[in-house]
Amino acid sequence: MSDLLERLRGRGWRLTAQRRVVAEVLDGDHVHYTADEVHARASERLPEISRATVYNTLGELVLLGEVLEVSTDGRAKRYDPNAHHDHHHLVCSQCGTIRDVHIESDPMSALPEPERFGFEVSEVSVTFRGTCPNCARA
Amino acid sequence: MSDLLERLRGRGWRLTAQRRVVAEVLDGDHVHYTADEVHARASERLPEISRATVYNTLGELVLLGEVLEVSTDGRAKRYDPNAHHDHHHLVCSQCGTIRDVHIESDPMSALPEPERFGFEVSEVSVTFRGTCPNCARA
DNA sequence: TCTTGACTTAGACATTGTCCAATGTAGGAT
DNA sequence: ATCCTACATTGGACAATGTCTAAGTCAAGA
Repeated sequence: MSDLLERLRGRGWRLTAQRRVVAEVLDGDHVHYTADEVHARASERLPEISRATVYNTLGELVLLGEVLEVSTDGRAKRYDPNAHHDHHHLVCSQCGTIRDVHIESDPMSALPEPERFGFEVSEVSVTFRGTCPNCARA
Repeated sequence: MSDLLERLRGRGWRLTAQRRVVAEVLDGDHVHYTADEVHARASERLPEISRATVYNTLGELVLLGEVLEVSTDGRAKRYDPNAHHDHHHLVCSQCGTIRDVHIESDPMSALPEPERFGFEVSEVSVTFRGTCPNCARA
């Protein structure tokens, strides 16, 4: 993620303090924040940043393919900076935290032609649900 | 779905006009309405039914395992009455409609033990995304 | 350094969902 | 058949998440 800003600048992105802090917040291992969590953390470094800017920036990062949008539960969407590695998600049904996981087979090939109903299928995501060790203890 | 009401009565459900129309709306092939769509359709038969009741009833049907809650896009959740058959979903990225699909392999077995991170994994859902024939034409 | 179009802001608004106190009613008891 | 009462429904306030707009600000090229 460190060279993300360079890559984006190369694509004509205007580099602002706000965008920088949003990118910095997303940087990290296994981070899956909601938009408001990103806003809260960005505000620690740049107190006057507005919610609208965070939403805008996240939306742009998704469009640019740098970040994945994950909506697992009908609550707030979460943003996954690990967009360049093929992976899926393991979600705790109780607390909502997400882990990236890697699976052994290619799920796309599991959908036979007659089950595609004329769709142009372009993407597949596998979501495992369960209870995380933390919630299991409680 | 026709005997749904009987099954629920057997579980101590009090049978009201409101619950009946909600169940009737959900009855059908490949129906995946949002809560407000269910409310709109239920209102045609029972004009004074309230939104709260529709939400309550849908929530109960989910708890009872008669209906599946599907949240594919961070927009409104959709309700899938096909809960008794193992299936997955094919979603149109543009218009949001959902088809039930059946796949060839068991995705649960594709997640190796070390990738479970101590979770008690209980459920897996596979979501295919693409463009439906209708939207492709436009 | 100047200029300009892109970016940011605050807050109104929209959508989806939840909660609560007051009222109504299904179905067992009599 | 009627009554009782616990459970269900209602409407509207509220909450959470996300979108939009008009006005002000600023990054970066000339």
